[in-house]
Amino acid sequence: MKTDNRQPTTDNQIYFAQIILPLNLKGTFTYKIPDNLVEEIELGMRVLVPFGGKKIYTGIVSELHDREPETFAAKEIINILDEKPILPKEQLEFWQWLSNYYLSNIGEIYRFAFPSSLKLESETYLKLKPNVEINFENLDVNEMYLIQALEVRQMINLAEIEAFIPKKLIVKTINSLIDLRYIEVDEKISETYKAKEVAYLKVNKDVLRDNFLPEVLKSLNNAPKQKDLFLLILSKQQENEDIPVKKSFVFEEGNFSHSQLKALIDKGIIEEYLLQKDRLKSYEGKTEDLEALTELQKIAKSEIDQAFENDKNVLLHGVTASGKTHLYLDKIEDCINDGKNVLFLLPEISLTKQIIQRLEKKYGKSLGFYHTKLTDFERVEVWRKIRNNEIKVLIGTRNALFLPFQNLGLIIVDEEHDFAYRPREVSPYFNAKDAAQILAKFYSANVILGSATPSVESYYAAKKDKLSYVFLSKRFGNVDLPTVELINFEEEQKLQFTKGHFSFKLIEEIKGNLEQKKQNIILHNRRGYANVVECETCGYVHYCSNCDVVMTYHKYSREMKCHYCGQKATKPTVCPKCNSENINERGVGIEQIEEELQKIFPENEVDRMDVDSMRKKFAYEQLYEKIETGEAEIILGTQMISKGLDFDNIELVAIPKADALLHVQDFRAEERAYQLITQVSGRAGRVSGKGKILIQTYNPQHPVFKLIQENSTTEIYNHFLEERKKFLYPPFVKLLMIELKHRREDKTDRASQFLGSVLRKYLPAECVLGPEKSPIARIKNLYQYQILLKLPKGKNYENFKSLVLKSFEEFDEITGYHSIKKSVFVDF
DNA sequence: AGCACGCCGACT
DNA sequence: GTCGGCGTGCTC
Repeated sequence: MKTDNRQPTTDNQIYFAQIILPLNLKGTFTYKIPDNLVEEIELGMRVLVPFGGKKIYTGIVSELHDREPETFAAKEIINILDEKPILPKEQLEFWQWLSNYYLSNIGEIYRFAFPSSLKLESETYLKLKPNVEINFENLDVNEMYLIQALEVRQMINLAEIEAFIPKKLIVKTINSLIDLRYIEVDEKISETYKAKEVAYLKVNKDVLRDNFLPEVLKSLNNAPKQKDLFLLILSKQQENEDIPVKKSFVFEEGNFSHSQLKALIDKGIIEEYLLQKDRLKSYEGKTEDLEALTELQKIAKSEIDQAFENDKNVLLHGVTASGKTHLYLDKIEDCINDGKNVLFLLPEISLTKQIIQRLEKKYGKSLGFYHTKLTDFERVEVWRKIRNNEIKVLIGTRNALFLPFQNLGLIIVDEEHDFAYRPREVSPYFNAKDAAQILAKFYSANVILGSATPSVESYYAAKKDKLSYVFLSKRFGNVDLPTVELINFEEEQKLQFTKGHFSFKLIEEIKGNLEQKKQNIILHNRRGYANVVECETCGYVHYCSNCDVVMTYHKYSREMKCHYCGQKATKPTVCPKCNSENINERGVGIEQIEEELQKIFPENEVDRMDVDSMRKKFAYEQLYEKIETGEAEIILGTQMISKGLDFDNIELVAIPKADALLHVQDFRAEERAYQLITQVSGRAGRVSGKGKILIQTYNPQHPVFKLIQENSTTEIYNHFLEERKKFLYPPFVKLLMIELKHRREDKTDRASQFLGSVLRKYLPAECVLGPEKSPIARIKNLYQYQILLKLPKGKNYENFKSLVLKSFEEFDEITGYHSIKKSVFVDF
């Protein structure tokens, strides 16, 4: 990799490097490589560079060349921070691809990809070079100050230097002192984290030798507590010689004090020692082997193997409880036996206990986790382990794609349809499911996308033979899939066979299920109690002051909440506008359904599972426990409930207000509704095969409900695909959404009109939709407008995309619009 | 993104 | 009269 485009060092060639900086700026930056670093520098290494007057950043080398820039003078790299490249070339290529495809700056990707302690800025430390003779006569005032400061304190960081050197001169001063070989950047920059140490105890070897033990015990006779403590440690130690005794153990186990332990240590009977302990909890129990695959799974496996042989990625479509996990485990095992490593992606780490438990039992310490809930130090530790090839299977969320994998052989994307793979609110915007396939290409690794309800895009790709389609149509152990029944709520209402939002029929079914000691799941995907609080007299509606949305009433916490900015308010008892007391609540939230259920089933345990009720620490674990023990009889939840709850005793799933799932204005609303209903249904009758799904609706003729009832997978996907084709949506076009935000509405409006007109200048009229106000016209006091681009797929797409970029350049020329936040969502 | 510079309003 | 609001320009 090194010196590939370089001449022998005989001529006085100057070399340059393109550096990725952790800034949301276009492109990379050119720096001069000082002679003494020319031999060391390689792609993917971290370097320290000055940037703009007073900042120093940790950048990544993305290119080495000898083209001197003509329009500016390149500054010099201060130092190299790694002995070996920290970023594998596959990752560098991956970053470049993401930046290109998703039109995001590579610096933003760098920021997202690296734990922050690997890209320190002003925490950088300087020190004097050992044994240098300093000639003070040639130093200027600032250089003198810095040297003097370093003579007093060995190390100083940049932030501290600001106190005595003008900001503008910091970098200049440091550079000249480095050139004079007086000071250097401390290499410890990358070592700011320390491996956590854990204290352990052991009995002094001499005590155990010969027949010393009785004597020791005797010496402790008038210190009974110490004697007990000693015996506890001794017995624990002898229980299993291989497991060291943690210091914390003695305080958890018995009622001992630190002074008692200290006495034993002082007497030399017990020794305390420290061991470096991974911050990450790794499984310490025994590892287990897998059960054999069933016949159906074996067939699926051979199909997967076949696909891999043809270098094709797999879409594993397996109905709920078909044993996809089992197949994953099998393929993971194959990959490891091949000497390669595995990345297992999950939409969210928290809701997937089961897979983690199974993998832990199998792989013990060579299993790693990576997700957003880790602290920065924990992330760095996983980072190092991956780099050192100590982890064979990494389970993680989308940000795990950026780890410096060695020898990656397989990526599994579980629940590939899940929207958590492409959150809209975090930048850079990318779809982890698609990105995983690209990353795999750079590593020549295989990919399995798995789901019971594949995304329409993946299904289509499989149909077009871009993915290899493997279908597990039967549940594990040939257990029946749940039956689906539609309840026509309008009819029931006419007959007055309803109570609140429940038909008598639904109530009877739940009752019957409860009598058989079976558990019930109720899905209602709307938070709070009432969606709208309204004055009957004057029509006043309570809006959020920061956003263009109605505030939701939460009865449980007795407040009004804005679900977009989090603002809270008290519920008005009289109308603030006309003083009428006639305040009405409209729109049914989950709390209202909960209230009704408790009234209908006063004897039974009803538990609610939504963002609001799960906010407390361990709330999820507690509920999980309650369901496992059977204490929870009716579990009511928002979409949260569709994930991870694999229990044997749930037989009924009811969706009292199913129409609400379709009343979302989004071309994916139907797909989402289908996925949600099917996923929740999958919780029912996983063992007994007697699961029953009840969907209450005003539209029993709606194709989505009909097709779910008929359980005809092919037809439902055909239905989706027809609709998408008819109205020109993905997968038939490439969708690109541009969003403009600003706190002044007129400005946002004008800017988006202008951008729209520029886009129309370059693109065919039918490709540009809008601009128009976003569905929520204002969030957190920012007005939002959007432009939707429907671009043709295939060869022309790249041309169109370059025209979009051209339009952006033209837009950026208007300085007045620079304060407008522009976000681009490719594959929206 | 972050920072400096420069130009206008409401205040010690 | 000054502090500080943010619009504008620049960073290898």
